[in-house]
Amino acid sequence: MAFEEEEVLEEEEVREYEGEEIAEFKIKGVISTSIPPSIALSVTYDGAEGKALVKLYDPSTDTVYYWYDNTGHRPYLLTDLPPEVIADKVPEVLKHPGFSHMEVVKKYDALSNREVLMTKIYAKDPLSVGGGRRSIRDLLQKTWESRIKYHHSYLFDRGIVPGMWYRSNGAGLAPVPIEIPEEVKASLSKVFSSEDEREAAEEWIPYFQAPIPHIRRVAIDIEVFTPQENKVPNPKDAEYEVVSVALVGSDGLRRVLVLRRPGMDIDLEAFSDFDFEVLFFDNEYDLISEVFKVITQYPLVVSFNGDNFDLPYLYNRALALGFKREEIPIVARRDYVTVAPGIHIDLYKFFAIKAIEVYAFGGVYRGERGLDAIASAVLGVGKVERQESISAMPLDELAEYNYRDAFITLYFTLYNDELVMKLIILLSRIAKLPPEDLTRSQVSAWIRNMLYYEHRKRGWLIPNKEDIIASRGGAYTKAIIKGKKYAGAVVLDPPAGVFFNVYVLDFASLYPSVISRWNLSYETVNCQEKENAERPIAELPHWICKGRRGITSLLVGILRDLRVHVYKRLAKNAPTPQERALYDVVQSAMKVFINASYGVFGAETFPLYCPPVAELTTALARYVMTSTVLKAIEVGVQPIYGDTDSLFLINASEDKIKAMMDYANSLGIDIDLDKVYRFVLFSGRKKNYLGVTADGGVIIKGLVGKKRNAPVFVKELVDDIVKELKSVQTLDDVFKVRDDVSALVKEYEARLKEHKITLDKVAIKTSLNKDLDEYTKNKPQHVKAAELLAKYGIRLGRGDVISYVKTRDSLGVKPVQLARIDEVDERKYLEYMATSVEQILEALGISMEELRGVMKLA
DNA sequence: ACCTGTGGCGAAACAC
DNA sequence: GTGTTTCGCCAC
Repeated sequence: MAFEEEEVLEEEEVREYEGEEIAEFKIKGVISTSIPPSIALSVTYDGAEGKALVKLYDPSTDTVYYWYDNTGHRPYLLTDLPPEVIADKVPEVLKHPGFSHMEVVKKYDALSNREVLMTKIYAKDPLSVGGGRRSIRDLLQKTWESRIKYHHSYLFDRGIVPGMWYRSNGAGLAPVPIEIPEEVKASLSKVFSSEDEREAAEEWIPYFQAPIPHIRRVAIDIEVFTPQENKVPNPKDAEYEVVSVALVGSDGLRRVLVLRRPGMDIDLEAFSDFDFEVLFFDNEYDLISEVFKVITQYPLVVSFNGDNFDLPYLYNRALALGFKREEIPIVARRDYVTVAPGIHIDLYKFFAIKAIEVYAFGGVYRGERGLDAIASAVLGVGKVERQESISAMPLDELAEYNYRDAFITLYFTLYNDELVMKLIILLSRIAKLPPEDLTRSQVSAWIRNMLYYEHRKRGWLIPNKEDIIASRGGAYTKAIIKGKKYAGAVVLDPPAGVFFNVYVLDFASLYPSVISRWNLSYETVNCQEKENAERPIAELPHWICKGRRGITSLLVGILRDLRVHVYKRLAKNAPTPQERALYDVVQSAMKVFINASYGVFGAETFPLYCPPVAELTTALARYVMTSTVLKAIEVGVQPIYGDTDSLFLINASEDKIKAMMDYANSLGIDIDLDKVYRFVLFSGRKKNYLGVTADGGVIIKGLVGKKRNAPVFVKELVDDIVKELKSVQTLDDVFKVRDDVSALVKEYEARLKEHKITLDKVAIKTSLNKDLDEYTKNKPQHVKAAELLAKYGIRLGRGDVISYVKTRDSLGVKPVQLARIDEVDERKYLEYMATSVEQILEALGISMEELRGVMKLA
């Protein structure tokens, strides 16, 4: 980790580092103090050298450079203990072999809003003295419990931002100036009224405007001999042969390296029409040697699950075959595996990031983890079908299979004009995290790093979590849901029924807007200068500082304003399609940070955890919502439903909507007309409705028949019903459609009763969110089914999806693989159908009993 | 090993 | 039998 002190220099890691990393860098990398304009790919601490190492890439000459930090940075820690006290009370610190020197520095402490004097204790090279700074900290903590108040990065006070452009200027790395388009400059003064905001926004602009170069890259995928089908070889032991390695590069490289094995004939004819080249090797050593040669020629290596399988397997296999460590361009880090001279991105980990899944890909591969499933969902291409095990596959089929996987992996980074790579670079710049770290950490780590960077840039102390809680307090409200920490959003109770001509208003980025508008930040909330503060809302006892702008409020506000008023516009109006596409990536990268900015303050694991901030955010949002509801009634529109930041209105008109917008503006929040529905069906439940828009689009929310775990035949029934509903234009049509819907339901019921249905249509797919033995409080059905499956050697665990059917036996379930259609408990399925259909029927004014009654008569 | 939040629905399991 | 808890999935 580049900028995160706590992440670096754990004792185990120190030992791992010793000696190995540098040797190969010296062979493969271009170590230089003369750097042409290049983008920073990674910033790490090089333990053996005791220096910062920046990997840079110059796309114009296609060269990777290593630049070592020679500016005298040394690991340090900050304490509020004065030097003379340390010397007097803890003299061991001065005698510690890792101790270098100490000095007194002035820092701004946002929590107390004053300058404080801190002692900066420098350590020598941490490796040569066994832990250095870390062991000094332990020493201090042992003697002076919890006196180490504030932690700090030892690498840079002002970091080199990954993804940005630098060149050497004699003294060190200097940023390459970025050209800012006139229209962007001009819009800044319009968007930001205060000087502070405008200045801060100006500093952000280069991160969004700096060019994103094409980074040449290679995707790698390996296939390993497996004596038993379904058993993944352990990369630690690496006991079986690497039989095939596919390397597919963005520069046109399409190569599969195949190992000749006894008993495996090579049918040259079969290889002749492949669109990739195949190289045969007589021994594994040469094959792997060739793989390493290729890896070292690229600034970027991409893989799918390379952290946990491909790269460690290659590394350990190479060791076993007699390679020396310094001949292997693969480096194990504490949390991941990287390469030399470039960097390694594991797309498996990237796609597992929740924020990426939700915001970047709209949830299209939700819950899926495999290459095949994600590729089908995102790219629309799947893997090559495979009948035999890797070990038994004819070599031509093996090569084809292997090639496809590597090709898909590369294609993830290339499709849609390199969307994924551009997104990664932009997210890196915003978070100040190198791509290798960014693609492996969740959004809270991104925001943490971004905020830490902003603190360091300003010379602020980074507060400890305990200090924030101690001075700002905890939550005041009680959550509705048991086990939650504070009250959240309001949800209006909708009436059941069909409503025509429904207008939906939407508060734009409500929570971020609240944070920005009310100056919410851990240091401004419940500050010490109570006389210069005000209580924003009677419901809560919290007060907010008036005299200074909160750092999180400022940042969230700037990002939101830049996104809405600059980059969303550019994404629509920029002159060329390429520019528009790029600006669209920019605005979606910003969205990820903006949307996650509220939640982190309510997360105990977040280092700037501050319950009053989270609680004020939701409380003020509730106020915005409820007062707007009252306003609606006042202007004569009827709010029928609303959830958190949306409001469904009937009897609306343009001037009434305008009045609503004016009101929201007076609160300092933007409100947009999000949708106009031709009609909406409300089942009477919250978070549960079906709407058809003016242009015939269908929007379904929360209906059980639409959920991922609904049996296919229920989904099909709901789809059929929806098709009927689409034709509805008037209230009369509703009555007509009722009969059709009833008929459909009866038809499906009959099909189920007569077993005219296949097993896969009644299968329920549910994911296991824990390993089987972790379900201790109760044993849900899908867990029972998974246990049955385990008896047959199919072991499922966290993240896997189990497919099961409900049966009439005492256990009540069977995995779909073990069940027969005549065992199915049709009663349960009729119930399932009933609840799904009810949510639509009740809106139409029919009850399920009525429908059943009709059926009996018929 | 994992790390953004709370509110809401429905099924089943569990506690009494 | 009823009421409560747990779990998965969803809305925002």
